[in-house]
Amino acid sequence: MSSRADAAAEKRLTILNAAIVVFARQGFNGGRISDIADEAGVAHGLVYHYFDSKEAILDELFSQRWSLLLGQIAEASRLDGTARAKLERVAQFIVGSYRFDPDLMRVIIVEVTRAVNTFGKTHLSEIREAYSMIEAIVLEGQKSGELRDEIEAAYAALAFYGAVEQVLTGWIFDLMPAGEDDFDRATAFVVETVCGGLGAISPSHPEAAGSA
Amino acid sequence: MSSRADAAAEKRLTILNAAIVVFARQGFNGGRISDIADEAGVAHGLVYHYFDSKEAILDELFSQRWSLLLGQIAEASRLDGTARAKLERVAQFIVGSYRFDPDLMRVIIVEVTRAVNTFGKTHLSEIREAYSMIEAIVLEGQKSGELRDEIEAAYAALAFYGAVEQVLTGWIFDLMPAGEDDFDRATAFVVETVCGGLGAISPSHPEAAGSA
Amino acid sequence: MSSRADAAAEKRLTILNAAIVVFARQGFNGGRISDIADEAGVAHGLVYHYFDSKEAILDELFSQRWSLLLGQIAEASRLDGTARAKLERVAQFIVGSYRFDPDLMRVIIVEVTRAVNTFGKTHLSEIREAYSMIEAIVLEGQKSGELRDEIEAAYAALAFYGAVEQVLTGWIFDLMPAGEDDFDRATAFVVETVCGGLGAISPSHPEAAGSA
Amino acid sequence: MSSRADAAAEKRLTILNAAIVVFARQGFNGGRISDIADEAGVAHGLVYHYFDSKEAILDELFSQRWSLLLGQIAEASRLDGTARAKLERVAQFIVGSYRFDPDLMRVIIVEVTRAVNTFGKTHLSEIREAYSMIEAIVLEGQKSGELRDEIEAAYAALAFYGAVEQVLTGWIFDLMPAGEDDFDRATAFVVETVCGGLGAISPSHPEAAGSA
DNA sequence: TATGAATGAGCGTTCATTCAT
DNA sequence: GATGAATGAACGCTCATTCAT
Repeated sequence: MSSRADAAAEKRLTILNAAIVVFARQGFNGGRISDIADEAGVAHGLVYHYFDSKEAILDELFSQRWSLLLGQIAEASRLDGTARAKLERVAQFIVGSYRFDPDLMRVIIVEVTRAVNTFGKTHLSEIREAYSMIEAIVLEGQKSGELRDEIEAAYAALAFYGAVEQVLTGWIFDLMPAGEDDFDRATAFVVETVCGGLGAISPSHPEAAGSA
Repeated sequence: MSSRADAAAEKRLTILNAAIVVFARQGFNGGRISDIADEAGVAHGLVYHYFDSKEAILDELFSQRWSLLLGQIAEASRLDGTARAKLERVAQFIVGSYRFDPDLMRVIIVEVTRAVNTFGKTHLSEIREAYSMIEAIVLEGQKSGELRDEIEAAYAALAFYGAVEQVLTGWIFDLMPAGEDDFDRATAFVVETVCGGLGAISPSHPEAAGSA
Repeated sequence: MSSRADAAAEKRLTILNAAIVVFARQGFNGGRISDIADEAGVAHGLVYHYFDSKEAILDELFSQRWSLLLGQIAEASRLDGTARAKLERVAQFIVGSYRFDPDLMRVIIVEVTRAVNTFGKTHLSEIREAYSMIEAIVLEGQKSGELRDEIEAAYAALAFYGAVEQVLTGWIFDLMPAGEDDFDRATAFVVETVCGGLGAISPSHPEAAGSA
Repeated sequence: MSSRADAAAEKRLTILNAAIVVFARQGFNGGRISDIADEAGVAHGLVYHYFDSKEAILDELFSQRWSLLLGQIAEASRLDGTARAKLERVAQFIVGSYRFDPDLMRVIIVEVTRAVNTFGKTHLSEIREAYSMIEAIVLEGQKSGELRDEIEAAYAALAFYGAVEQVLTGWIFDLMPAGEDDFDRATAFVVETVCGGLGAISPSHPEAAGSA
């Protein structure tokens, strides 16, 4: 019955996955529809049977994954624990996404979240929502007294997300080892950096410098 | 005599500046040579008199600015002060670069430092050098006891750079206000976040939670 | 038993009628097989079960209707009346065809009788036959003395057919009102124009000018 | 000085003329940009240096020629002579256009004035203007008493234009000989048909039948 | 230097047609 | 009969680059 529909859905997925591979390897601009078709083992016309355009493929790739991220941040927000625990959870999900499918996260980071002239513009509201939710976590932490409120939450959110994404970028650029062990360590380091700080003394308390 | 050479150099600069505007506005892929020529007010054939290719323009744009950054990080490293002061100086330069020429920094960040499939690959060693120098600053701070050494310096460097770049991204995406006042505040916030931490208690010291 | 054959024939007709709608609305080139299938409410693969190709559909549409026209002209030729009566009958049939199914006549006129590079070429002999039969009517009228024989019959036939078709074109282009009343009036006008003339004095009889 | 501009304008013309040949031979849809480029002896990219699109070429081809026609009809309208003389002049110009450049007129007639779904729609106002001006000639003839006013001028105009265009169609379809002699004869026949009539007696005056 | 005409590789997209089910 | 997934030839258009002047 639904076997035909199933087969179709599966073929769609095959193409989507092929697109991930191709976009990760060649970028969105450098990846041709025919490359995707080749990677998927189908005629290139079929790509247009399932998708409206090359752009639509990337849009779907991004939106699917990003909505998971938004869901996870929302879930983290509802946690009972500390703000730090919530942020840690968010970082874990992002890093976990990379561990689970590095090519997809690579595509999302390289082609969307940083592509202000193209897809970043298209998905700005979705991207903004993630920042806002992280900001909300920070704000709540500040209200509860767990976090210092000298730092404006919006900037804290940017710094946090930027730090995490940069670690992924380090992996993507092959600047950092990306073995199984490294994922958790990296997550812990980044969270500790942003939450605990590197430990440097603020210039407003210069007397403390060097005495650490 | 040199007036001819000067005129030529000036025309070269005009084209370079036009390229900044065009690449910032339309991206590298979306910006045509003829757009650059139009923006510069010259025939588009002339662009090829001064530059070998479209890529060469971006290469030069990046390398010029990035070498300044490397110089500044090196200078910051040689400073007498704390690691934090050095990092602050680095952040100030990066933010200052954006303040001074937002379009150029936008191009560098969007089209190079995050473009793993294209220019990021080409300029990997230059990018890596910046991270390494920041890492060296952190390492030295750890050796001197100013910074905690639980956090691996390479990750700390990534986090620091990522946090700073993300603030710029916030401006680029128009997610954050970018008035004159905001630049210094943002710099202070980010440095304080990474160096001083948001203040969250590490789970390894749960007893401290809530007592902040 | 024949109910199955009937159902099939009916489906064929459905598709044919859908094709009329689609070709009328979008033209032959702009009308896709899938548009026809959508309009007919069937899967587009089914179209190829009933027809060999997109061209074959138009061919059939044209030939069916055109053979009716040829039959009517033949019948008009065999009439006892005047040449004018015969021509009037032909004009009435053509206009009646439009009144009866404007979309079909639109397709025939726009996509076939005027499409010298495509279907006009294919159906040239059928088209030519219509002209010939009209020419024969004129010739006979000339022989009987009813019509002036200064005008070569072949040109008269072209002029007659062209005048009638142009009125249809006026309706098709929405240049002229096409209410129920207009059909008969238009027919009468055109026939009167071609047969009776606008009344203008021939330059070979200039003395008559203005005295009409 | 202007030699470069002249050369460019000439090349533009070469392409325009090549397009006439190609569109006449293969139709607008069947004529590829590369065919035009081949015919013109240039690289196909150059076509886009001079024209925005394939459509733009046909638009220009049509508008240029059609504006000449409109000018001629206007001039004919201002003539001192009879309505018949004016119409004759119009017919002469149309036929002359064909004689002068049969391919161009073929393209205009086949691809524009009869192409309701495509270019006819685009140029409707220009086409309508021609009909209106012819209608005006007829109206004036009716007012002056030269022409019978039983026939609504708008229909008379359609009939006249349709008759003329159909003669061209006869040549285009190779249904009629198109030797040098034929052009003037055809013009005279058509004008005589529409103005003088085929001579058939109106059924409202049946007593006259057969007495011609 | 400077112009802009000229080139042509390259690619996204369309859609008639086929065919397995 | 009926479906719609699958194919692939075809084509319009773009644009970096070259080059004659």
